[in-house]
Amino acid sequence: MTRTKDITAETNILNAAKRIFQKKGMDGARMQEIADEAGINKALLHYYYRSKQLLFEAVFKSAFMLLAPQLNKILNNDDSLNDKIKNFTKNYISFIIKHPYLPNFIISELNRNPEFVEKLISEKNFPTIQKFKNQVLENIENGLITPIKPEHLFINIMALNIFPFIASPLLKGFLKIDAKNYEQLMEERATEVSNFIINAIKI
Amino acid sequence: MTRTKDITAETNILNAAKRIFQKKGMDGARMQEIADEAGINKALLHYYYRSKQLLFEAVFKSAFMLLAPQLNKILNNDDSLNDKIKNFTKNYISFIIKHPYLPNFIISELNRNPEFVEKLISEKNFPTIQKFKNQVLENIENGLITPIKPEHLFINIMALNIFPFIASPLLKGFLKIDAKNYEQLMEERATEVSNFIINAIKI
DNA sequence: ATTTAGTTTAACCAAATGGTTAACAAATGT
DNA sequence: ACATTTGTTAACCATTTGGTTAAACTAAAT
Repeated sequence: MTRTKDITAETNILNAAKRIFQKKGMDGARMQEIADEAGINKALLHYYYRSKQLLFEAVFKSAFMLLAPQLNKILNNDDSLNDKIKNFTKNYISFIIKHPYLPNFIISELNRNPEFVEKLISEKNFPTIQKFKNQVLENIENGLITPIKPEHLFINIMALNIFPFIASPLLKGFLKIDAKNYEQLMEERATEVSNFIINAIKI
Repeated sequence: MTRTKDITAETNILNAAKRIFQKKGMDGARMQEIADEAGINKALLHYYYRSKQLLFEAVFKSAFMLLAPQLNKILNNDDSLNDKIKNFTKNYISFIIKHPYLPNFIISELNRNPEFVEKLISEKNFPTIQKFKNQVLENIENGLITPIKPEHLFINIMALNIFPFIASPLLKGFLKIDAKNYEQLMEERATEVSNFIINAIKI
C-alpha cells in the first residue's frame, strides 16, 4: 500500500487542507483550492476523506491536538503557581508566533459549531484544570495570593495570552502600529503578561 | 419615498442581514436566508444593496459603529485612570452580554479581511487611545502605578474584557460548566476584571 | 505474464448560489 | 385622470461547488 514518495498522499492532503482551512475557515475554503494546494486531483480528496465535512473535522482535530497537550502539560505538572504562569505565558506565546492562524481558527470554528466541543472533551488529552484549581485554592489558603476564583484566574491567563493574536488586525488599528512593531510588542508580552498576572494576584 | 410601514424596507433588510451575518459570517451566510429572515424577495436585497459584498460591508460598519463610540467615549473622558478601567469593564461587559455575537463577528471578519481596518480608521469616531496613553504615562511618572507600556495595558484591558465572550465555547469546555453557570461567571467579571487590572498595576 | 488491489485522474452531474430581468403594483407628481 | 417614479415579485440564468463515476495507471502478488 505504501507509496515510496517521501510523504503519503493522505498527509499531503491534510497539510494542504490545514493551510487552506485555517486561512479561510470551513465556509470560505474550496475543495478545488485544497486540491490545487496539495497538487492533486479534487476526486482524490474524496477518496481519502469522504467529504468536505470529514476533511474539515480531521484538520480541526489535528489543529486542536497540537494545542491541547501543551496546555495540559503545563497545567498539570508540579511547578509552583508562579512558575506555571511564567512557563505557560512564555511557551504559549512563542508557540502561537509559530502558528499564527491557529487560535483564531479554533475559536471561530468553535463559535460556528459549539457542539463540536463535546466531541473534543471525550478525547483523551483534553486539558483538565483540576490540579490548577486546587493549586490556586491552596495558595489562597496559605495567604500567598489574593483571593480569586480559579476559574477567573484561568480565564484571565488565557485571555491575556491568546487574545492579542486573535484580535491583531483590530489592535493594530487601535494602536496605529504596523505588523513589525506589533510583532515586537507580542515578543515583549512573553514576560510582560506573566508579570502582570503575578502582580495582579500578589497580596 | 418613505413607505408608511413602521420600519422601512431598507432597515428591515439591514437588521435581518445583521442577524444572519453575525451568526454565520460572510462566507456562511446565504442571500436567500437573509431574504427569508427579512420576509421579502431575494431580488429586493439587490435592489437596496447592490451585492452581497456591499450588504455585508453595511452590516459590518453598522456593527462596528455600535462598539466604537462607546470605546471612544470612555477612553477620552476626564475620569481618573482607575475610574476609566472600572467604567470600561462594567459598561463593556454588560454591553456585550446584550450583543453576544458582535465581538466574534468583528474579529473573525477582520482576520479574514485585514485591509478592512484601513477603511474603518479613516471613519470618524474611530477610537483613539492618545489620551489614555498620556494618562497612563502621567500616572507612572507620579508614582501612582507600576511602570507598564500603555499599549500593553490597553491590550490587557481589551483582552480581559472581550476574550471570554469570543472563546466561550472553548472555555465552557475547559471549565466543564454549562451556559447558565458561564453567564454567571461573566456577570461576576464586571467587577472581577477591574479589580484584577487595578491590582496588577498597583505599586 | 497475469491478476489483483490500491491509487489517481478527466469528465461529468445535480444542487446551490449570487445575481438579473421583465413584468407588475403602489405611490407620487402633474 | 394619467404619466412617472419607486418598490416588489416570480422566473430565470450563469457559474460555482461538493461530490460521483468509470476508466486508467501503478506496483506488488501469484
